[in-house]
This record gives sequence, C-alpha cells and structure tokens, in this order.
Amino acid sequence: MPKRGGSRTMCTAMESAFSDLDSSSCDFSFPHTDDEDSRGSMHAASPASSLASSGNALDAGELQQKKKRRGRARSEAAVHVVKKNRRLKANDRERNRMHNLNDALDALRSVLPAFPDDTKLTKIETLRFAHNYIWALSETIRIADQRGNKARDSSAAVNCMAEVPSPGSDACSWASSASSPSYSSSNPGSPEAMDDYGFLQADVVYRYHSYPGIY
DNA sequence: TAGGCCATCTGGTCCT
DNA sequence: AGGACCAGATGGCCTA
Repeated sequence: MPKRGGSRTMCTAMESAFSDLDSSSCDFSFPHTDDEDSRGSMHAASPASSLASSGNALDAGELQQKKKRRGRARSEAAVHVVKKNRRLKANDRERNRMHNLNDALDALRSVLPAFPDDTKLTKIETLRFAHNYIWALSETIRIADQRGNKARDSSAAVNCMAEVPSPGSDACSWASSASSPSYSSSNPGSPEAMDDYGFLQADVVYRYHSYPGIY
C-alpha cells in the first residue's frame, strides 16, 4: 500500500513552531484587523474634528449626524470584533473536535489486525476494515459456538483437531469446553492474543479478508 | 501533473 | 446564547 500524503498546513506548522502564540495569529481569513478598526474609526473621526477645530461653521444638525455616524462605525467595529472572537473560538472547538475524532480513529486502528508492511490506514479504510473485522469476529464466534454445541451433543470432542487442522492451537479444548469462548483481556491485535488464540486469529483474519460485503 | 488524503476554516443547523 | 455537529471549500503534501 503506498504511503499517503497529507500533512499539516503551513499555518498549523507555524502554529506548532510558535506554540506560545494564539491560534488567531494564524488566521488569514480576517485581513481586516482590530488595528484597522481603530484606525478606521480614527480616520472617520478626524475630518469632523479638524473641521470643527478649524473654525468652519458647521451647524448643530450636521455635527449631530457626524456623531451618529461615528457612533455607528464604532459599534459596527465592536460587533465585528465580537463576531471575530466568536469565530475564532468556534474554529478552536472544531479543531479540538476533529483531533478527538482522529484520536478515536487511532484507537480503532490500534486494535485492528495490522500488517507490518502496511502504512497507516486511512480514515475510510479504518472504518471499513473495522466493519469487516467485526463481521469476521462474529462469524468466527458463531461457527465456534456451533462446533462447541456439536461437541457437547456427541460428548466426544476428541476428534476436534482433525476437524479443525490448526497446528499448535488449543481451539479444540476451547471449542468443546464452553458454549461461548472466553476471550483474552489483552489487546485483540497484540502478540499475546495471537498466542492465546492463534487459530481464532487466523480464522478471523481469513474471514476478515474474505468478507463478502460491499467493501 | 493529477489524484488522493488530510487539516483547517467557515457558515448553517440543531440541541441544550 | 453558546456549543456540537456537519458538509463544502480551500490549500498543502505526497505518490504514481
């Protein structure tokens, strides 16, 4: 399986390089800065004040209008800042949410049977393989249960190994001793589990790869 | 260079 | 109102 691309954007890379900086410092979607806001309002204010101070005769109504406009500009700037902050917070939450999702996917990957040569499963592969794996486990359990029942009914599970050729496995005793198998508490994909249930694992992996479904 | 995968941003919608 | 969730858009990285 080819190694896949996909790495962090320049922005994120810079964020991690300067992790002490607020993420907002890497936000390019708001080129209109607070600084500009204040400057803008300053500029908006300056003509009126210069006019007033220069002694030009502005009637009271006009001044009132200018004050209103200035006030509106200020409140609009404030609303803009509030909106911007809200957006940045939402971006942050969304980022965390996606990180949690990725952590969960990593956890899922870690319990799926892995193949040494394989690179990391993609997200979609992880979900599909997990689906297949669950199906394979279910199938194996179902068949093992059937065998267990058969063995109990005949009260002679002695020939079990001949029925299930699996060198070095304890599948026979496992299948005949209980109607449902006991499972290793270890990680299903771990070497211990493979040792405990070599046959089971081989069977599961076989089914896992011969899944008849759409995937 | 095209295509696949990924991280992130964004606006909309739903829920508490 | 604020947070969670979702889907579309965008741009970067990597491989064939």
